[in-house]
Amino acid sequence: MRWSSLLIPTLREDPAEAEAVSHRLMIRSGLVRQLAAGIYCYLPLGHRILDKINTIIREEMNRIGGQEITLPAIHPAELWQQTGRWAEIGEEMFRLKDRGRRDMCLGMTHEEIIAWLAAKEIRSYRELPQIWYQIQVKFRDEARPKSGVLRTREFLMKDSYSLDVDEEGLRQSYALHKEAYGRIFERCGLTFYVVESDPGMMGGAGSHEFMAPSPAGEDEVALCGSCGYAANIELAASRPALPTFPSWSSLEEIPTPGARTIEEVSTFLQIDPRLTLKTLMVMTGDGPLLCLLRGDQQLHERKVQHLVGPFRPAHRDEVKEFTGVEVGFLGPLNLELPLLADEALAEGVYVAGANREGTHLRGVVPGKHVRARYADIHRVQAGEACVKCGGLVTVEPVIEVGNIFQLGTRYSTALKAVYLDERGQERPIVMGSYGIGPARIAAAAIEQSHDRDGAIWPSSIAPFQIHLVTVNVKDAAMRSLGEELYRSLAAAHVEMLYDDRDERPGVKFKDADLLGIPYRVTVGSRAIKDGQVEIRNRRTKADSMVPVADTVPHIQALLSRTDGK
RNA sequence: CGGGGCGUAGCGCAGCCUGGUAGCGCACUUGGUUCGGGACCAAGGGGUCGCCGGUUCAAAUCCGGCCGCCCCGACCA
Repeated sequence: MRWSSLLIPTLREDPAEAEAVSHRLMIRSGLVRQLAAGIYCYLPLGHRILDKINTIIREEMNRIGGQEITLPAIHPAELWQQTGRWAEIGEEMFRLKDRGRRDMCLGMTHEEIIAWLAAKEIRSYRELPQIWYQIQVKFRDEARPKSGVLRTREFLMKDSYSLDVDEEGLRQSYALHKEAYGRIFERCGLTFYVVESDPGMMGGAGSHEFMAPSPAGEDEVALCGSCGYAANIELAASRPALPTFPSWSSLEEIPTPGARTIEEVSTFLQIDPRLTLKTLMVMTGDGPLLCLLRGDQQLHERKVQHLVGPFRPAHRDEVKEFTGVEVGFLGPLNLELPLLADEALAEGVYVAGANREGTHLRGVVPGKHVRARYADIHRVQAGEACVKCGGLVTVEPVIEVGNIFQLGTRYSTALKAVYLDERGQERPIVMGSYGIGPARIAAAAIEQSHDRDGAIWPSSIAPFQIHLVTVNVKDAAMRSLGEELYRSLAAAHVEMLYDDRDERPGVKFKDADLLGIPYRVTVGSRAIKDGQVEIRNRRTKADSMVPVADTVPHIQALLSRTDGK
């Protein structure tokens, strides 16, 4: 296609509002434009990229027996009320009323609709299993949209749902999706991890996430280099290495004037922060709770929430009210409050707050002095030991590009999606749900593959394969040679962007680097003089000169070699 | 929702503190020169200074309210 007739509004300068690399480059290379916070237009080039990604997704979904459907974006409230999510979900759901004052919402996901459809259409075990998928816009009124298309309020999502007769069937459908997802991200040219994830409010048994490592990612995963253990930080477990414990044999009060934070206390006492114990007060539904952690560890709020339900950190004056102590000198001894201790504290001897201003207590042995419930409530930090094999754990920021959930029967039961088994018994359909964010794949691809000049697209999802550039269209010979190449490449079905604009060469080359199409074919003075065109690899920046007459077969060979990657 | 920043031409910014003529670079239009890494010369077009109100003879500038966008945090199916 000719650049001169396309909308490709490249920008010379970085847009002020864009921070993340993918955000900056997607705007600069004319892929997207922002309409409002978290709401984006996809321009022709961005659209082509999404199209490429969606085609790969379709091929792999169809391959595991998925059937593409299209579901409504506007849902009646009743369905969501029946599964309880109408009330469960807060402001993140876009809600509206129709002219009859009926409550409606914009779909954030489609479990309810699928279960409704299954309830209507599935009667017998003979009709199962099924895999239904769609590539559709979803709406979530995110509290904080960010990083360009990485976190938006309206976004394209491939969501599929499996319907099975039992848990065993679900496991098979789940395994099929896991494989299909691996192939999809592989084909899109992404580096990714498959990690254990927290099923969260989806409910259900098991779940995994597909994570593309990138500094722009909002999630973190813990990875073990030895055994391959990989989990979202939201549920990852680790064993912190134990320090060498001193022989503090008895409890001893020591003055620590003004030393409130772990850093201040350990500096003041000249000890390893790992020999301190910190006491954090949180307010649960049942009142105050003290959480005990080793000084160098961080409280993992989600783990605590799993154990005690919703809670919030206590305010300064609440700590004073319930303990009579100033924040900074709180400790686990001699308080009539429930205690939740991190399991790392089961061993060792520590310095803890003495519940008296300006004083700490040395020689606290939690196992002996403290009656607490022990659990894993710390956040995994890099360098700790893997719970499976003892290997070293690393922590990395990642972009979540896909997730798979074993839902079970929550939605089918609520919406009466049932079938009759071989014995004529009515049973709930067992469901799974599986999502992929195509825009996140695009953004992750840029995050993982770019240089200072622009994007470097994997050819499988590049908007075009070849970027044909005529250096000077005012030069008649050059122009006609460019046109001739354009025609013959087009006739050979090479997917190509032809920069036929009347621009100076520098502008065209900068734009070509910015767009990041895998190969640039340049028709310049050398093509006229020596009959050679230049083919440049965007990634390696290596040039090769090819006789004009050989250009088409040469390019065809080049593209077939990189096909599918 | 808490904290911070920003809103002036299509884009990037200055002007605001200390009130009085709205400015620069890029982009755009026309003419000319130039043509392998974001050219040059000349002449142009384009802005209710986010919105509403207040103070003042006079507001982009000072004051109040609101809206929008970005970043950090909280939240996140």
